[in-house]
Amino acid sequence: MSKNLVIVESPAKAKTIEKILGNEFVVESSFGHIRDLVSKGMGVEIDNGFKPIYEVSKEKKDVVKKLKKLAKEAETVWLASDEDREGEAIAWHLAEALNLNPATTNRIVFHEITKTAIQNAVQTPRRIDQNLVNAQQARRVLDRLVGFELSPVLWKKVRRGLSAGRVQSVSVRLIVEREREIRNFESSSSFRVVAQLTNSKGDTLQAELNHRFEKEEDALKFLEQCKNSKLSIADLETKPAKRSPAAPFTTSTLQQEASRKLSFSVSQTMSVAQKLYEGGLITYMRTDSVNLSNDAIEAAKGEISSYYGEEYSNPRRYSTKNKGAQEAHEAIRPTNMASHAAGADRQQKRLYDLIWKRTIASQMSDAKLERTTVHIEIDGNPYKFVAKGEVIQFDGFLRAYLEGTDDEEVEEKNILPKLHVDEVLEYTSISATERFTKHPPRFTEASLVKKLEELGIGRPSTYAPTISTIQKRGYVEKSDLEGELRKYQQLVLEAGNVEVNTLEERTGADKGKMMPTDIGMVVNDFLVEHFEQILDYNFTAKVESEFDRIADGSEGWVDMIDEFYKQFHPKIEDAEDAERASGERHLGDHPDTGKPIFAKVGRYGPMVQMGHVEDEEKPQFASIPKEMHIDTIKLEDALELFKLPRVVGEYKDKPVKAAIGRFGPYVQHEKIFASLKGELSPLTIDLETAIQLIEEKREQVANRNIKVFEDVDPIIEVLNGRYGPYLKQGRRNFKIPKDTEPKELTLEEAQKIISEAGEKKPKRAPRKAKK
DNA sequence: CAGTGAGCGAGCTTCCGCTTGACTT
Repeated sequence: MSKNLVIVESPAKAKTIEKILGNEFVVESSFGHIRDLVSKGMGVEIDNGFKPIYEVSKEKKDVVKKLKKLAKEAETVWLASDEDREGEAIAWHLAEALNLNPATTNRIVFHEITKTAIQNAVQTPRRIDQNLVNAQQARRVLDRLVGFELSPVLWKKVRRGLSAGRVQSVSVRLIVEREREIRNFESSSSFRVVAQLTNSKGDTLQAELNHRFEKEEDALKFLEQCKNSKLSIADLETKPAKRSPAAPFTTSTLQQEASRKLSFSVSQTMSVAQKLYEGGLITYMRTDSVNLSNDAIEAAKGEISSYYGEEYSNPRRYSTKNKGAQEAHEAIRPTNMASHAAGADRQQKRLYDLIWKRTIASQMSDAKLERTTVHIEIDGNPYKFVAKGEVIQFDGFLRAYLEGTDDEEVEEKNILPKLHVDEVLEYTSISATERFTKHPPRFTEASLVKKLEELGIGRPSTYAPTISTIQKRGYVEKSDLEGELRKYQQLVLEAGNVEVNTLEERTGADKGKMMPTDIGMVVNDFLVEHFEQILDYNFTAKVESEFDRIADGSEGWVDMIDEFYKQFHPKIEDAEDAERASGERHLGDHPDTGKPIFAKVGRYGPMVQMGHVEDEEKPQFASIPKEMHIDTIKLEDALELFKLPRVVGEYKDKPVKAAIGRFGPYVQHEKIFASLKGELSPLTIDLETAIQLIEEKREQVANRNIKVFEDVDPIIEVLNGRYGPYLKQGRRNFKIPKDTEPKELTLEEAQKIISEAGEKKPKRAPRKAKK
């Protein structure tokens, strides 16, 4: 039994701190928040001063029980959760749940895990800061009110199971608006002129014309003029320049770099980093701070001096540029700078390498460069060729690490030969190539995180979950666009002759980028129309400044929430009276019958509809396949869709049909349904491919069947599932206990499993709620 | 799961942030 109990948030941190504090202290972890608003219902008594109703979270019951026991036995309890709004709230919830007196309980903080920081903290305990706790309560209650009032409106107006919130809805908006920009983008082309030149000594250099020609004939005219023009150097300028290293990693910059350099997904980066953290190899990976501890700066200095040389060392402190940063932790860095490589597997090793290099580089000298710009005159022509060169005089931090870039086109910077003013140059070739303007890029997971951080939306612990939520809800999908071929012109002047070529390139191809779905767009438009305030990119920033006022005691949290709710809630009521949101678009009328055809999002997803619901003759419906969208589908596509289901052909004397069902496109033969993936469309699939898919599926199904009890009604099947064997009766599935061999299962045992599974009713198919 | 887009109308879905394992139909 120990006199002192210290409670921190993370178990890995607890272990480290326990070692530092010695045997007078027991250090335990709360595993993050232990209490939250009740999970069922609103959890806020709106009519009772917005009183929050908290409960110990289900998965934290055991943790709280254990901490309660230890707290009772200890003489002194030290609440050492993180030094930020959420950490303060965790301390307060702990005090409440463990029956500690908040007025006397010790609250300590350290934002780096070093011996000095921890010992200092224990010397200077304070009390729980109730203002900061209240700021957190305001944040929590606001998010619950927004999320749990908005989402039900969507269930009613769009589709069941949807969700909306302060963070996810703005994330979707960014992606939707970017996609619209891309769709509305009109590409224009111009001719970029590049010359390959030589001087009298035979040295070569490349230069670009300081003008782009809009018309091919002008480019041609220019090249014709160049045939006999003298090229000479008009001026030559050399300027010193420097480059400085990037700050050490935060969660968001780590996610961006790991995406650029290692092709890691945002969530993959976090789980690999978690492993490194648990192995004691790096500091905490969910942080918005670029700060390094004094110990770390010292260690980096020593490491750089001995490994690269003293002239490479330049200790620096960085400060955050992000307004919302709470900086409860250090930047992400190696715990031991002398360890140049670490990690249990290839992924861990690669991520560690990135972290080590970035940290070390941040403490190294600037790179010194020399940039040269040469202007080359064309006799009798107003335009000039420009050549740019860059020479590294001292590599500095570049020796360790260079930050990646999102730009697709990086300006080429070559090394120029020795040149002088008035020197005459000859061309070996001058080419004018048609180049097209590019639409803004789609977001990747990582570039979305970057944007969210800039807007102050979301926190290091939520970037990865947010990306997965908006995909799970079906608002956003990763793209897989093949693009198309485009012709472009290239004119080349060589040896006094101009040749004109038509070349081909692929354009519009995009893989793994974030694209909105039809549902995503419909939901977004509905939310933007009715809840402009919440969907505003600055909403989070605005409420954050209110939270700051609560934290410093100049505003009460209930007043703030009351103010907000007074104007938010009426909008909910307005939206509930609004039309159903479907994104309906009139495509045109049927050429024969004249019936109107619409595209919209229905209960089961995007669809086309022919005729009106009120009409005497009922309307016809058809699902829209993934490759088409409600806001781009054409009338003739829609007419094709009404021809589904389509008989592809005959196989074993039975028809093979193709159609689009509730779960997407499929082909069917007797009782076998095989879904269509990728480029396959029910409109175009051929019999051979369809049969192949059906046979594959038939084999899969056969392999899944272990045993069937046909004597009972309904029959019981023993199947092999993704997670092992299970029982199936009717629409219900039952887990088979681990100690049972599925092949030897008897009917009696199977029935016992089913009856023991309880009286839970099978889930019903969703039914539409009428407005 | 499966070819619809009604209605009967119970009970259900949902937020953001803080932490790790548990363990899936």
